[in-house]
This record gives sequence, structure tokens and C-alpha cells, in this order.
Amino acid sequence: MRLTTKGRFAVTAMLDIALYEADKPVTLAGISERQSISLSYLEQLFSRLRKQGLVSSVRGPGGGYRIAKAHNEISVSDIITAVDEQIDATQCGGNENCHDEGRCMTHELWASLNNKILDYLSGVSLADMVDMQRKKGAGTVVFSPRKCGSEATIAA
Amino acid sequence: MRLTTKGRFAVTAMLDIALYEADKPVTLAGISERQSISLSYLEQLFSRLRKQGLVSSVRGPGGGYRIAKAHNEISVSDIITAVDEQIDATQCGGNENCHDEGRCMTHELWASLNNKILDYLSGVSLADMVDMQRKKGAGTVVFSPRKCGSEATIAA
DNA sequence: ACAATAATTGACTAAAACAGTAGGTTATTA
DNA sequence: TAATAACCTACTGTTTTAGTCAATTATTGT
Repeated sequence: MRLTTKGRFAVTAMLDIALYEADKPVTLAGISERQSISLSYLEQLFSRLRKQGLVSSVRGPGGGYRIAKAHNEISVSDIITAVDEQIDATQCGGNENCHDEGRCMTHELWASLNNKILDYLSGVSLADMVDMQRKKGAGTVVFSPRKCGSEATIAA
Repeated sequence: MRLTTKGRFAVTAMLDIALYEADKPVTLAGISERQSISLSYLEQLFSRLRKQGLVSSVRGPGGGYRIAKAHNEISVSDIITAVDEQIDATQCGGNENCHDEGRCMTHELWASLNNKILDYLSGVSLADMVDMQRKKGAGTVVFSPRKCGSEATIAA
């Protein structure tokens, strides 16, 4: 799997919908304003999220996006893998040094790390995040995805 | 923290030294050949590794690099943070939405994930990796860092 | 019917990071 | 003194990131 700010944006946007959708669906323009994410960039992200069945869309005035599943059935890893497609395909492709019996030894390290990350992120659901936010938010829902927290890019 | 193929290369190279150093230090040219990593690229990586005190160098003929500490005192996360400098500095810098009381809520998610990753990687030492490799290697030490295993890039 | 709204699509772009090259300088040894 | 090998700086091509821009399609209220 693969996670950058793209994934963070997607998670933040999904959380925004989960918090703000009630009677009406949530517009990308609204998310864009609240979360300071470019509208066009959101459009790209939601194209993927919709194709993966994580959100449903309603066109026209009063339209917008809704979360398509129960909040506890969508994990953070679902969201991330939806927007950050794996180019994972090249499993030791074209490399004669890494075959069945002689697997590169770092292989196991990274594979193992990858599982750890997946385990963690698939254990956190949208419902969990909504709960967390509601509990501490106390009225003021303030979060922004950019330049917040330590940057990291892990390849495993 | 931040981990890409650069980090993988560094870990692989360090492991190569750990496996091959005996009486003489290990040359970058040797690592380059065995692990198919560009010599100049290795030079860049080892400049960092040396400055962080993970390896010591010997110049001139018969020279090369040695691991500067006990193998069980160097963790994978040490190696990775040595070569992949954090641009982490901008902790919510210049963003009025993310302050002390109103920390962005995804913040905690990513911070938490980051800790999970760090925990894991700091728990694996160079000695562990040498052991693993010696046990299964059975004579043929074959590993290569590139195109081996699933690609992933995680930012937390 | 018509204008406003909002999703949907596709192509294009500046900046950064990644991975690597090239060419040189300095210290050490045989 | 010649070979070795670390050390250093600058440059380069490719990919990814994080957008922008412009157009189209569907829906709703008037």
C-alpha cells in the first residue's frame, strides 16, 4: 500500500462528510472550504472513492456526496487504497536475484512492516474517527490535513 | 519518519557490510557489485550514515567501511532516519487551523501510525537481520533491494 | 423551457522527490 | 609515486505530487 498526503486528504474529506452529512449530501465545495483542499483536487479523489463504492453521488442543486456504507464498515486503509492505486504489480518482476528460494532478505522485513501498517489502518474505521472527533471536538470541529504532524513516507 | 527505496538501499548496504566485514573493511565498490546499487548513489548514502556515526570509514587502499557500533545497537529505524532526513520541521507551521487545543483530528491518526511504524522498525536490529540471513541463507546470500516485494509509500 | 447548481471528465502543469551520473579532490598504502 | 578508495559537489532524467483549467452532463427550482 501507499500513503501520502493524497491519502490524508481523502481520509479528511471522508471524515468531513461523515460529520456534516445529515439530511442533505455534502458538496465538494463545502469540503474544499472547510478543509482548505482544492476543489479540483477533491474531484479527482472522489472520482476514485466513488468508483470504489465508498461514496455515492447526487448531481444537481442540493446534490453532493454521501458515505455509501455504514461508517463502521469503512476503514482508513479502504480509503487510502482507493485513492492511491498500487503499482505493486511488479512483484520481483525482471529481477533474477530475487526468486522463490533465494528471496531477498530485506523482502521479509518490508513485507512484515507492510502488514503491520495494514493491520493498524484497517483496524480504524470511519465510525471510530467520528467518535474521536465528536468526543474531543466539543463544538469546534477543527482539523486540517496539511503541514500538520510529522511527515513520513514509508515504502514497504 | 520517511522511508522509500533510499532507506531500503541503506538497510541492504548496511546488512551487506555486516555480513562481509571480517578482517578488512568493506568497499562501496564491493557492495555496489553484490547488491547492484550504483556506486555514486552509495557514496551519497554513506556520507549520511557516516555523519550519523553508524559506520566508520578507512581511506586508501584496503580501506572501506565498517559498522561503527555493535550490531544489536543499530536498528533499522536508525539506518532509515540517517539517510532520509525528516523535513518534519514544519510541525503545523504556518497553518492557523491546527493549534494546541484544536489539533487536526487526522493528526492523531497519523501520529499514532507513525509510532507503530517506528516501534516496529526500532525493534529490528542489524544483528537480527544478520541472524535471519545466516539461518536461511545456507551458503547462498542472495538479496536485492529493487523491485522485490510490494511497493508502498506511507506518510504519517 | 431555462438558469443555476453540482457532479463528472480529461488534459495539462509547476514543483518536488527519487534515483542516478559525472568529475573532481583528498588521504592512505604498497 | 602510483594505485586505491573515501569524499565532495553539481548536474540530470524520470516520476510523483498537488494541483489548475476548461468543458460536459445531470438535476432542481422558477
